[in-house]
Amino acid sequence: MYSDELLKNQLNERGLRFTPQRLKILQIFQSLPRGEHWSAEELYTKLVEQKENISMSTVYRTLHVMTNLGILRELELAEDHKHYELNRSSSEHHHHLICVQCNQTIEFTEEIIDYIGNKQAKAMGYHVLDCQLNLYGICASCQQNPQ
Amino acid sequence: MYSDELLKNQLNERGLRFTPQRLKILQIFQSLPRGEHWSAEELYTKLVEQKENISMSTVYRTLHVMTNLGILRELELAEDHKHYELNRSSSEHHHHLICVQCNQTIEFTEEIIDYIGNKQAKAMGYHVLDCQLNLYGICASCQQNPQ
DNA sequence: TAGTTTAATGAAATTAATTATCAACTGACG
DNA sequence: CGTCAGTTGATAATTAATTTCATTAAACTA
Repeated sequence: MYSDELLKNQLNERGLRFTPQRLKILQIFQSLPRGEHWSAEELYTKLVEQKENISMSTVYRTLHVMTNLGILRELELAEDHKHYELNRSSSEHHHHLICVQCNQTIEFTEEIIDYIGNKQAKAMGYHVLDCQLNLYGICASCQQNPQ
Repeated sequence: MYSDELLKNQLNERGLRFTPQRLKILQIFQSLPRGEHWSAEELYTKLVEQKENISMSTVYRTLHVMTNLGILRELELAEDHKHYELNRSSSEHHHHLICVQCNQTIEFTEEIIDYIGNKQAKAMGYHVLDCQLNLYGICASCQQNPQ
Protein backbone atom coordinates (compact mmCIF):
# COMPACT_ATOMS: atom_id res chain seq x y z
CA MET A 1 0.00 0.00 0.00
CA TYR A 2 1.08 3.52 -0.76
CA SER A 3 1.34 5.88 2.19
CA ASP A 4 1.06 9.64 1.74
CA GLU A 5 4.78 9.93 2.41
CA LEU A 6 5.69 7.37 -0.21
CA LEU A 7 3.63 9.19 -2.84
CA LYS A 8 5.18 12.51 -1.85
CA ASN A 9 8.69 11.16 -2.06
CA GLN A 10 8.09 9.47 -5.36
CA LEU A 11 6.73 12.67 -6.85
CA ASN A 12 9.36 15.01 -5.41
CA GLU A 13 12.21 12.77 -6.56
CA ARG A 14 11.07 13.51 -10.09
CA GLY A 15 10.55 17.22 -9.55
CA LEU A 16 6.79 16.71 -9.40
CA ARG A 17 4.55 18.03 -6.66
CA PHE A 18 2.51 16.38 -3.99
CA THR A 19 -0.94 17.97 -4.26
CA PRO A 20 -4.24 17.30 -2.48
CA GLN A 21 -5.77 16.31 -5.80
CA ARG A 22 -3.17 13.62 -6.46
CA LEU A 23 -3.45 12.28 -2.95
CA LYS A 24 -7.23 12.11 -3.14
CA ILE A 25 -7.17 10.24 -6.42
CA LEU A 26 -4.66 7.73 -5.08
CA GLN A 27 -6.82 7.21 -2.01
CA ILE A 28 -9.83 6.43 -4.16
CA PHE A 29 -7.94 3.76 -6.08
CA GLN A 30 -6.69 2.32 -2.81
CA SER A 31 -10.25 2.04 -1.56
CA LEU A 32 -11.41 0.00 -4.55
CA PRO A 33 -11.74 -3.79 -4.27
CA ARG A 34 -8.92 -5.72 -5.85
CA GLY A 35 -9.35 -6.02 -9.59
CA GLU A 36 -11.86 -3.21 -9.99
CA HIS A 37 -10.78 -0.78 -12.68
CA TRP A 38 -12.22 2.64 -13.45
CA SER A 39 -12.35 4.95 -16.41
CA ALA A 40 -11.44 8.64 -16.12
CA GLU A 41 -15.13 9.42 -16.37
CA GLU A 42 -16.07 7.07 -13.56
CA LEU A 43 -13.35 8.48 -11.35
CA TYR A 44 -14.55 12.01 -12.05
CA THR A 45 -18.13 11.08 -11.19
CA LYS A 46 -16.96 9.58 -7.91
CA LEU A 47 -15.06 12.77 -7.08
CA VAL A 48 -18.10 14.90 -7.78
CA GLU A 49 -20.20 12.65 -5.52
CA GLN A 50 -17.68 13.15 -2.76
CA LYS A 51 -17.88 16.93 -3.22
CA GLU A 52 -14.24 17.04 -4.27
CA ASN A 53 -13.56 19.91 -6.63
CA ILE A 54 -11.17 18.27 -9.03
CA SER A 55 -11.45 19.07 -12.71
CA MET A 56 -11.55 16.60 -15.56
CA SER A 57 -8.22 17.96 -16.78
CA THR A 58 -6.61 17.15 -13.48
CA VAL A 59 -8.13 13.70 -13.49
CA TYR A 60 -6.54 12.90 -16.85
CA ARG A 61 -3.22 14.47 -15.89
CA THR A 62 -3.07 12.61 -12.61
CA LEU A 63 -3.88 9.30 -14.25
CA HIS A 64 -0.95 9.81 -16.60
CA VAL A 65 1.48 10.88 -13.92
CA MET A 66 0.64 7.93 -11.73
CA THR A 67 0.81 5.49 -14.60
CA ASN A 68 4.25 6.76 -15.51
CA LEU A 69 5.36 6.37 -11.92
CA GLY A 70 4.13 2.78 -11.94
CA ILE A 71 1.54 3.48 -9.23
CA LEU A 72 -1.39 2.82 -11.53
CA ARG A 73 -1.75 0.54 -14.51
CA GLU A 74 -3.54 1.68 -17.62
CA LEU A 75 -5.72 -1.03 -19.14
CA GLU A 76 -7.07 -1.18 -22.66
CA LEU A 77 -9.68 -3.88 -22.46
CA ALA A 78 -12.82 -4.36 -24.48
CA GLU A 79 -14.37 -0.93 -24.07
CA ASP A 80 -13.44 2.02 -26.21
CA HIS A 81 -11.73 3.93 -23.43
CA LYS A 82 -8.98 3.26 -20.93
CA HIS A 83 -9.37 1.92 -17.43
CA TYR A 84 -7.07 2.34 -14.47
CA GLU A 85 -6.37 0.33 -11.38
CA LEU A 86 -3.79 0.20 -8.61
CA ASN A 87 -0.63 -1.59 -9.69
CA ARG A 88 -0.46 -4.15 -6.93
CA SER A 89 2.40 -6.31 -5.76
CA SER A 90 3.32 -9.38 -7.77
CA SER A 91 1.28 -11.92 -5.83
CA GLU A 92 -1.85 -9.79 -6.35
CA HIS A 93 -0.89 -8.87 -9.88
CA HIS A 94 -3.25 -10.19 -12.52
CA HIS A 95 -3.89 -10.39 -16.24
CA HIS A 96 -7.00 -10.29 -18.41
CA LEU A 97 -8.94 -12.65 -20.66
CA ILE A 98 -11.40 -10.79 -22.86
CA CYS A 99 -14.25 -11.98 -25.08
CA VAL A 100 -14.29 -9.87 -28.22
CA GLN A 101 -17.98 -10.59 -28.79
CA CYS A 102 -19.62 -9.88 -25.45
CA ASN A 103 -16.75 -8.05 -23.75
CA GLN A 104 -16.74 -10.35 -20.75
CA THR A 105 -13.47 -9.86 -18.88
CA ILE A 106 -11.94 -12.47 -16.62
CA GLU A 107 -8.91 -11.87 -14.41
CA PHE A 108 -6.30 -14.47 -13.72
CA THR A 109 -2.99 -14.65 -11.94
CA GLU A 110 0.00 -16.43 -13.38
CA GLU A 111 3.18 -15.41 -11.63
CA ILE A 112 5.42 -17.06 -14.18
CA ILE A 113 4.26 -14.49 -16.75
CA ASP A 114 5.45 -11.64 -14.57
CA TYR A 115 8.70 -13.42 -13.91
CA ILE A 116 9.39 -13.93 -17.61
CA GLY A 117 8.27 -10.42 -18.46
CA ASN A 118 10.56 -8.87 -15.90
CA LYS A 119 13.44 -11.01 -17.06
CA GLN A 120 12.95 -9.97 -20.69
CA ALA A 121 12.62 -6.28 -19.86
CA LYS A 122 15.65 -6.23 -17.62
CA ALA A 123 17.68 -7.99 -20.27
CA MET A 124 16.95 -5.01 -22.51
CA GLY A 125 17.98 -2.55 -19.80
CA TYR A 126 14.44 -1.49 -18.98
CA HIS A 127 13.10 -0.44 -15.60
CA VAL A 128 9.75 -2.26 -15.56
CA LEU A 129 6.58 -0.39 -14.62
CA ASP A 130 3.91 -2.86 -15.63
CA CYS A 131 3.47 -6.25 -17.22
CA GLN A 132 0.16 -7.01 -18.94
CA LEU A 133 -0.87 -10.20 -20.63
CA ASN A 134 -4.09 -9.70 -22.59
CA LEU A 135 -5.81 -12.73 -24.04
CA TYR A 136 -8.46 -12.04 -26.64
CA GLY A 137 -10.90 -14.70 -27.70
CA ILE A 138 -14.47 -15.88 -27.80
CA CYS A 139 -16.06 -17.13 -24.61
CA ALA A 140 -17.88 -20.45 -24.35
CA SER A 141 -21.27 -18.78 -24.38
CA CYS A 142 -20.56 -16.73 -27.52
CA GLN A 143 -19.21 -19.79 -29.29
CA GLN A 144 -22.65 -21.37 -28.92
CA ASN A 145 -24.59 -18.20 -29.78
CA PRO A 146 -22.56 -16.71 -32.64
CA GLN A 147 -22.81 -13.06 -33.68
CA MET B 1 -0.36 -17.26 -45.16
CA TYR B 2 -3.97 -16.56 -46.00
CA SER B 3 -5.15 -17.43 -49.47
CA ASP B 4 -8.13 -15.70 -51.06
CA GLU B 5 -10.13 -18.88 -50.64
CA LEU B 6 -9.32 -19.16 -46.95
CA LEU B 7 -10.46 -15.60 -46.34
CA LYS B 8 -13.63 -16.18 -48.33
CA ASN B 9 -14.48 -19.33 -46.41
CA GLN B 10 -13.76 -17.78 -43.06
CA LEU B 11 -16.03 -14.84 -43.87
CA ASN B 12 -18.86 -16.86 -45.40
CA GLU B 13 -18.93 -19.30 -42.50
CA ARG B 14 -19.95 -16.39 -40.34
CA GLY B 15 -22.47 -14.96 -42.78
CA LEU B 16 -20.04 -12.23 -43.78
CA ARG B 17 -19.09 -11.38 -47.34
CA PHE B 18 -15.92 -11.69 -49.30
CA THR B 19 -15.44 -8.26 -50.91
CA PRO B 20 -12.65 -6.77 -53.02
CA GLN B 21 -12.02 -4.21 -50.27
CA ARG B 22 -11.45 -6.87 -47.63
CA LEU B 23 -9.19 -8.86 -49.90
CA LYS B 24 -7.12 -5.81 -50.81
CA ILE B 25 -6.62 -4.85 -47.17
CA LEU B 26 -5.56 -8.36 -46.25
CA GLN B 27 -3.09 -8.35 -49.14
CA ILE B 28 -1.52 -5.15 -47.91
CA PHE B 29 -0.95 -6.58 -44.45
CA GLN B 30 0.51 -9.70 -46.00
CA SER B 31 2.98 -7.60 -47.93
CA LEU B 32 4.35 -5.84 -44.83
CA PRO B 33 7.61 -6.96 -43.26
CA ARG B 34 7.23 -9.07 -40.15
CA GLY B 35 6.57 -6.94 -37.10
CA GLU B 36 5.52 -3.80 -38.95
CA HIS B 37 2.22 -2.51 -37.64
CA TRP B 38 0.02 0.16 -39.17
CA SER B 39 -2.67 2.52 -37.99
CA ALA B 40 -6.00 2.87 -39.77
CA GLU B 41 -4.79 6.22 -41.06
CA GLU B 42 -1.56 4.78 -42.46
CA LEU B 43 -3.45 1.98 -44.14
CA TYR B 44 -5.87 4.46 -45.70
CA THR B 45 -3.00 6.58 -47.01
CA LYS B 46 -1.44 3.51 -48.58
CA LEU B 47 -4.72 2.63 -50.26
CA VAL B 48 -5.05 6.13 -51.68
CA GLU B 49 -1.49 5.92 -53.01
CA GLN B 50 -2.38 2.69 -54.75
CA LYS B 51 -5.45 4.35 -56.31
CA GLU B 52 -7.74 1.99 -54.44
CA ASN B 53 -11.09 3.60 -53.75
CA ILE B 54 -11.75 2.36 -50.25
CA SER B 55 -13.35 4.68 -47.75
CA MET B 56 -12.16 5.36 -44.25
CA SER B 57 -15.36 3.75 -42.90
CA THR B 58 -14.56 0.56 -44.72
CA VAL B 59 -11.00 0.64 -43.43
CA TYR B 60 -12.19 0.79 -39.83
CA ARG B 61 -14.90 -1.79 -40.40
CA THR B 62 -12.51 -4.19 -42.10
CA LEU B 63 -9.93 -3.85 -39.35
CA HIS B 64 -12.58 -4.83 -36.82
CA VAL B 65 -13.88 -7.74 -38.79
CA MET B 66 -10.43 -9.15 -39.37
CA THR B 67 -9.43 -8.69 -35.76
CA ASN B 68 -12.53 -10.54 -34.62
CA LEU B 69 -11.73 -13.37 -37.02
CA GLY B 70 -8.22 -13.58 -35.57
CA ILE B 71 -6.61 -12.64 -38.89
CA LEU B 72 -5.23 -9.36 -37.58
CA ARG B 73 -4.12 -8.35 -34.12
CA GLU B 74 -5.02 -4.97 -32.71
CA LEU B 75 -2.17 -3.40 -30.77
CA GLU B 76 -2.41 -0.60 -28.23
CA LEU B 77 1.17 0.49 -27.86
CA ALA B 78 2.62 3.87 -26.95
CA GLU B 79 0.78 6.04 -29.45
CA ASP B 80 -2.71 7.34 -28.93
CA HIS B 81 -4.31 5.20 -31.57
CA LYS B 82 -4.46 1.53 -32.45
CA HIS B 83 -2.11 -0.35 -34.72
CA TYR B 84 -2.76 -3.51 -36.66
CA GLU B 85 -0.61 -6.31 -37.96
CA LEU B 86 -1.02 -9.80 -39.36
CA ASN B 87 -1.56 -12.37 -36.63
CA ARG B 88 1.24 -14.76 -37.52
CA SER B 89 1.82 -18.35 -36.53
CA SER B 90 3.16 -19.08 -33.08
CA SER B 91 6.85 -19.28 -33.96
CA GLU B 92 6.64 -15.82 -35.54
CA HIS B 93 4.34 -14.49 -32.87
CA HIS B 94 5.82 -11.71 -30.77
CA HIS B 95 5.21 -9.39 -27.85
CA HIS B 96 6.09 -5.77 -27.10
CA LEU B 97 8.30 -3.88 -24.67
CA ILE B 98 7.45 -0.17 -24.59
CA CYS B 99 9.22 2.81 -23.05
CA VAL B 100 6.60 5.15 -21.59
CA GLN B 101 8.95 8.14 -21.88
CA CYS B 102 10.27 7.96 -25.44
CA ASN B 103 7.80 5.41 -26.86
CA GLN B 104 10.55 3.14 -28.13
CA THR B 105 9.00 -0.25 -28.90
CA ILE B 106 10.95 -3.48 -28.93
CA GLU B 107 9.57 -6.79 -30.10
CA PHE B 108 10.48 -10.08 -28.56
CA THR B 109 9.42 -13.69 -28.91
CA GLU B 110 8.83 -15.94 -25.94
CA GLU B 111 6.88 -19.00 -26.90
CA ILE B 112 6.26 -20.04 -23.32
CA ILE B 113 4.04 -16.98 -22.90
CA ASP B 114 1.81 -18.07 -25.74
CA TYR B 115 1.73 -21.59 -24.38
CA ILE B 116 0.64 -20.41 -20.94
CA GLY B 117 -1.83 -17.92 -22.38
CA ASN B 118 -3.48 -20.53 -24.53
CA LYS B 119 -3.66 -22.96 -21.64
CA GLN B 120 -5.32 -20.38 -19.39
CA ALA B 121 -7.82 -19.29 -22.02
CA LYS B 122 -8.79 -22.82 -22.94
CA ALA B 123 -9.24 -23.69 -19.28
CA MET B 124 -11.92 -20.99 -19.21
CA GLY B 125 -13.59 -22.35 -22.32
CA TYR B 126 -12.33 -19.62 -24.62
CA HIS B 127 -11.45 -19.93 -28.27
CA VAL B 128 -8.23 -17.90 -28.39
CA LEU B 129 -7.77 -15.24 -31.06
CA ASP B 130 -4.69 -13.41 -29.80
CA CYS B 131 -2.26 -13.39 -26.93
CA GLN B 132 -0.42 -10.13 -26.17
CA LEU B 133 2.14 -9.50 -23.49
CA ASN B 134 2.82 -5.79 -23.15
CA LEU B 135 5.71 -4.68 -20.96
CA TYR B 136 5.74 -1.01 -20.03
CA GLY B 137 8.82 0.56 -18.56
CA ILE B 138 11.61 3.07 -18.93
CA CYS B 139 14.40 2.31 -21.35
CA ALA B 140 18.08 2.52 -20.44
CA SER B 141 18.53 5.79 -22.27
CA CYS B 142 15.56 7.49 -20.57
CA GLN B 143 16.74 6.29 -17.17
CA GLN B 144 19.90 8.32 -17.68
CA ASN B 145 18.14 11.36 -19.15
CA PRO B 146 15.02 11.63 -16.98
CA GLN B 147 11.93 13.56 -18.08
C1' DT C 1 -28.86 -17.52 -64.60
C1' DA C 2 -32.15 -14.38 -63.04
C1' DG C 3 -34.24 -13.01 -58.73
C1' DT C 4 -34.22 -12.15 -53.85
C1' DT C 5 -32.15 -11.18 -49.61
C1' DT C 6 -29.29 -8.89 -46.82
C1' DA C 7 -24.65 -7.49 -45.77
C1' DA C 8 -21.24 -3.98 -47.26
C1' DT C 9 -19.90 0.35 -49.00
C1' DG C 10 -19.04 5.51 -49.32
C1' DA C 11 -19.85 10.08 -47.86
C1' DA C 12 -21.03 12.97 -44.41
C1' DA C 13 -22.36 14.01 -39.94
C1' DT C 14 -21.55 12.90 -35.26
C1' DT C 15 -19.74 11.13 -31.01
C1' DA C 16 -16.71 10.48 -27.25
C1' DA C 17 -12.36 10.51 -25.28
C1' DT C 18 -8.57 12.98 -24.56
C1' DT C 19 -5.32 16.91 -25.05
C1' DA C 20 -3.92 21.84 -25.41
C1' DT C 21 -4.08 26.58 -23.82
C1' DC C 22 -3.42 29.99 -20.42
C1' DA C 23 -4.11 32.89 -16.44
C1' DA C 24 -4.26 32.14 -11.56
C1' DC C 25 -2.58 29.42 -7.88
C1' DT C 26 0.38 26.86 -4.73
C1' DG C 27 3.95 23.34 -3.41
C1' DA C 28 9.03 22.94 -2.75
C1' DC C 29 13.01 24.74 -1.30
C1' DG C 30 16.47 28.01 0.12
C1' DC D 1 9.13 34.46 3.92
C1' DG D 2 10.00 34.86 -0.96
C1' DT D 3 10.97 32.98 -5.31
C1' DC D 4 10.48 29.72 -8.92
C1' DA D 5 8.40 26.39 -11.48
C1' DG D 6 5.02 22.87 -11.59
C1' DT D 7 -0.23 22.40 -11.09
C1' DT D 8 -4.87 23.52 -11.46
C1' DG D 9 -9.50 24.66 -13.56
C1' DA D 10 -12.20 26.29 -17.31
C1' DT D 11 -12.62 26.23 -21.89
C1' DA D 12 -11.51 25.41 -26.51
C1' DA D 13 -9.69 22.29 -29.71
C1' DT D 14 -8.34 17.95 -31.48
C1' DT D 15 -8.50 13.35 -32.91
C1' DA D 16 -9.78 8.76 -33.45
C1' DA D 17 -13.48 6.22 -34.30
C1' DT D 18 -18.50 5.39 -35.00
C1' DT D 19 -23.13 6.13 -36.87
C1' DT D 20 -26.41 7.03 -40.44
C1' DC D 21 -28.52 6.04 -44.62
C1' DA D 22 -29.17 5.62 -49.48
C1' DT D 23 -26.91 2.83 -52.87
C1' DT D 24 -24.46 -1.23 -54.32
C1' DA D 25 -23.33 -5.95 -54.76
C1' DA D 26 -22.19 -10.63 -52.61
C1' DA D 27 -24.45 -15.02 -51.57
C1' DC D 28 -27.89 -18.04 -52.04
C1' DT D 29 -31.92 -20.13 -54.33
C1' DA D 30 -35.37 -21.57 -57.51
